[in-house]
Amino acid sequence: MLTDAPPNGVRSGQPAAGARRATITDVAEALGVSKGTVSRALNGYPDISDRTRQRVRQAAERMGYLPSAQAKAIRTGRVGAIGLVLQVGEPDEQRPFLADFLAGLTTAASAENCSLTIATAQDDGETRAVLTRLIAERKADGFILPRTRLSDPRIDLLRAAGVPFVLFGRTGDPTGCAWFDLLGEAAMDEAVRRLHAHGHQRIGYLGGGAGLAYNALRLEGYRRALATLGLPCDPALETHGATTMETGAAGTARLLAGAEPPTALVCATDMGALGAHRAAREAGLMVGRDLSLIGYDGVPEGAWVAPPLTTFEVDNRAAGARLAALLIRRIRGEPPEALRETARARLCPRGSDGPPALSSAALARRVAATTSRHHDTKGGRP
Amino acid sequence: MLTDAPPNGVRSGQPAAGARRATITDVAEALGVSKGTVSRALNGYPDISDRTRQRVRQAAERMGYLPSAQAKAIRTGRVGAIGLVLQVGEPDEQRPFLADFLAGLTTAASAENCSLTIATAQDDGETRAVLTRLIAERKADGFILPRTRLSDPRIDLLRAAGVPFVLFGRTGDPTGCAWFDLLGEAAMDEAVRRLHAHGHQRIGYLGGGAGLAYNALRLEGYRRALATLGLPCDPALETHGATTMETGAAGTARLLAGAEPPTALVCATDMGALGAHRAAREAGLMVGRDLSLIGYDGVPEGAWVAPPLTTFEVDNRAAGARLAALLIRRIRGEPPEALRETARARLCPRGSDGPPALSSAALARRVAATTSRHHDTKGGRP
DNA sequence: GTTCGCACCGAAACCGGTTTCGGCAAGGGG
DNA sequence: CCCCTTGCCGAAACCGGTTTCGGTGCGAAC
Repeated sequence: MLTDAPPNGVRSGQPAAGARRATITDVAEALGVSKGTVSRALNGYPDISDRTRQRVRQAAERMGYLPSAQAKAIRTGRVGAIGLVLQVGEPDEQRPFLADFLAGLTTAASAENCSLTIATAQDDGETRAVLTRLIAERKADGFILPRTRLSDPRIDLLRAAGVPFVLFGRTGDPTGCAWFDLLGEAAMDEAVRRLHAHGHQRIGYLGGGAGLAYNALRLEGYRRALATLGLPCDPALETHGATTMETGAAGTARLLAGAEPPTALVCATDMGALGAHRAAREAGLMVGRDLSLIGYDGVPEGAWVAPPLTTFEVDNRAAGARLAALLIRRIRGEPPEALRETARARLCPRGSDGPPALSSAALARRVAATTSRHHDTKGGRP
Repeated sequence: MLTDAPPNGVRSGQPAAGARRATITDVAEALGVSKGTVSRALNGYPDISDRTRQRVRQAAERMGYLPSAQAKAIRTGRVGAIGLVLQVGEPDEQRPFLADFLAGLTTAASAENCSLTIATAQDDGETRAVLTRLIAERKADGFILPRTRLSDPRIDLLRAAGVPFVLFGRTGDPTGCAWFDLLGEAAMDEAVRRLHAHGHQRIGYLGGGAGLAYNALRLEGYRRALATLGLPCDPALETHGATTMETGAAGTARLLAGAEPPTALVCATDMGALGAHRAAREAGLMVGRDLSLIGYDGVPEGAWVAPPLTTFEVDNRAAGARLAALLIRRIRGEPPEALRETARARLCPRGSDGPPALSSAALARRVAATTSRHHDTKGGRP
């Protein structure tokens, strides 16, 4: 109805008008200079006198002026935000990981005046859809890709779209990829050596998610250590897909049921190791004596079981910080080949590993005895 | 050097140019209509014929056009993002909470075509600074405020700035506030009644963080239940500040050292309850018999201790979803008074509570005996 | 046969920044 | 004294959208 729009018109239904934020025009008018001068002064262009720059800086400070990220983005093409899309299908896998990781990401990002926009998806397809939407709407200048696969559709998508990204992990085809990763293979190697030093001869591997890059690397580290130490490398010592307690327990039961079961298990993930812990208990084995376990991740639950889990702690906060820093450099145009970093996870020795109390053969007999006894009494899981 | 700017100029140093995203101008030109027509057609204005609307929709779809959120924001004043600033000072307090909560927030938000920008801060001061920066840079249209205080500086700040917000929790002065909260007081009431039904007479309270709104409400629920049931309400039965295992254990030790110790404890937080669990064990008490415990939060660690912790599970995912929905309605202009929701936490009965095996007096004697014995042998904590 | 209203759409202003271009004044060299 | 830099800044274009305003064509009413 009102044809003459009132200046600074209060739009009805709008929540509490509040003090309108200062714009660059306000600052320019207050100083009697042009918008361009204010912009150049604040962005450090060389063709502004020091005196003017000072005046502009002070006025901006005094008026509480900060440039609108959107308005800036529309011209520069950069939003000042990094993106992260989380896959929350499996609740078990990344729980403790998150808070520290986010803290690392955001603090490092805000040091460069960047914010973090995050989204979630249930599955792979939705992840891709969310990524394309975020790119199209220009909600982020680049992305962090956690939980990389050996062959990862997200990477293909971002590569094709020409959007910067950094992997948390490695991948099959590294061309054009920047990454930060923890040397899981080095940890597995260290774990095998430690168990060997304890006196173990048959050391098994409880692997993680198939197709995920970390699992291939950790498996490789495990196998290479076996080879170096001259230990038997037997397919019957390996199982995969142990990413939760259930799958970890099942995998461990499989390994223990073999003719020559391992007396120690190197586990790719702590959740799998906790499953192994439970399976051992159910088989009447004493963890740390009858069966040694070494995990990887440093999940807090590991400290809760008895005996507590020997594991490799990863500093998720530091990882997040590095990733953010790398991504921002990538967005600024540095080539991906120069942006590849790795770090080592730190061994955290606790009670779940030690010298073997039983030989493999003796262990096999114990297991056989226990399980046959259980078969009569035990029904389905409650 | 090049004075004639090339169309679609490739900016050097820019990472992989990629296919330039389609803009509204591209769509308009492809159809031979004006930008305004495209905009109106896509945004559902009534003065566009159905035929034109269809043509525009299809062309946009075909060209993969999505309006840039920034460009849109500059005119409409709305970025299409909700903000969340997390305080990550104390790592213990909100760990498991996070992943589900974020999943709820983002899925509900993206249903309304909104994204989530998050930031972190170490302490209160930094939280305020981060908030003001996000507001000034217009990185979010409104904010979710978790872990509300009775008197909360963030609320004052947002109220003054006229920025929409929704509390996760309640607060002292509710004017202008919208919120979603779980009825902690109802849970505490239920816990007290349950313990009373078990036969407990002296029921204690292990409270959470001072100044936090939830603690006041839960304490109130506890006290009111005591009064209703005619149970003794004794200051010696209450302690506060038990938000971690350490503080929970210390508080429990204090309560147990009294002349008439409680035979059951209602705990405002699970982490505090887990500390009580440890303290009970260290005092030689059997949890669930000598000392009953009921927690609140449903942290996964509760299922790991023996006996497992009876607690109230909260659905953080649903909470996030409701909060996002409420905030978006708030941003769209609905009055805060209409945007207040609560839900109930669900009791999850496990093994840590039951009929009292000892009277309060007998418990006091047991505790006294154990601690005096311990005083000789026990040094500092390892 | 005008006139009016209505449905539909184009032109252009606008949002808040950045960036290009050009102009003015001061200073230095010939 | 003139010309050419150089330093500094204003004017205006531009980014990709939204929104206002006005105009056209058409059918109905007078």
